[in-house]
Amino acid sequence: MLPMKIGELATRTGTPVDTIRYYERQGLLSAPPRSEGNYRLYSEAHSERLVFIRHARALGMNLEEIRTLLQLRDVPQAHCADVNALLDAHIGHVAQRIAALQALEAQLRALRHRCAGEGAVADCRILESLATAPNRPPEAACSG
Amino acid sequence: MLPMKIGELATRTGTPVDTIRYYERQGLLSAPPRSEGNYRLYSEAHSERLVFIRHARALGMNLEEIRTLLQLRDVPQAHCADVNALLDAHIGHVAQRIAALQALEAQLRALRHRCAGEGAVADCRILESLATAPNRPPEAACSG
DNA sequence: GCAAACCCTGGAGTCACTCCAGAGTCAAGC
DNA sequence: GCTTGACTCTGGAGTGACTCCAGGGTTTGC
Repeated sequence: MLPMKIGELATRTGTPVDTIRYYERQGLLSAPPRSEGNYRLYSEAHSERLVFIRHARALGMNLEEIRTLLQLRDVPQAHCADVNALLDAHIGHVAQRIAALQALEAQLRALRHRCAGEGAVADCRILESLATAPNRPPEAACSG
Repeated sequence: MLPMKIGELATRTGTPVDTIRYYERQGLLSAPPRSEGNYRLYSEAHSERLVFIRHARALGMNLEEIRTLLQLRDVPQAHCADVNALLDAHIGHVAQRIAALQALEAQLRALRHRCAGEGAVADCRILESLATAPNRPPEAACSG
């Protein structure tokens, strides 16, 4: 397989060119050899590594987590349990984030309930709630 | 009520001093009058407005949304429906985010399922999955 | 031989803060 | 009056993960 320029790697992996160069600066992708004209020349190995990074990103991992995974991958005798631990921690973060957002949604819906949307904002219970204590029990609909 | 310095406003509202100055730079809080020694002197009105901002932030709104809410609040004849529209849009975003994260969690758990964590990473099905196509059906547990 | 498409580097912008340095101000204690 | 320490000021840089841009060089197709 002939080496490819950054544009081809970009279209193949669905990754913006700028992002590929960014990953190189961040040390996630090694700097590839250059052509005579100073163009980056990527191999299949680079492409595979980039696909790995993009999949992990799509699963919401940050670059630090991905860096760790890549390091584990580069040491074949490393233990699978380390990969699992990282994944478990990440799943935990996602689950926490979901719980927090669900609580938020409930609060927002309760707030939304305070106003039927027919009056002027001067009497709006929503703005009133925000200006004082949050989570007050609803008393009446909006003035209008 | 006597005007207060930034430190008191900070402790009263639970907002870091830096953040208060940041909101002023962003135009969410108006620049208060200054003392002879060039200290900011805040009134109750400032405090109330800051509480409003912090509550809205706690509900996940970004500063642009809050700016809009504050503008609505400052025009008493504005219509309540505008506030509701903003809130509904925000609730929609939060609900979307929750759905996306739940899909992500399912994917992560499926991936996690591919490995029992006993082998070496050289044979790890998790790393393998990440390096090729995502969401492949599980075939076997981790090598070990 | 030339235009278009591609590539290079370095730097700035995003969001909502957060931290810092270096300087000025103020109140309390001696 | 002097010192100490807490507080405040400004301006600037850093965060994460890109994204966009200017101003140049290279390659490709016609």
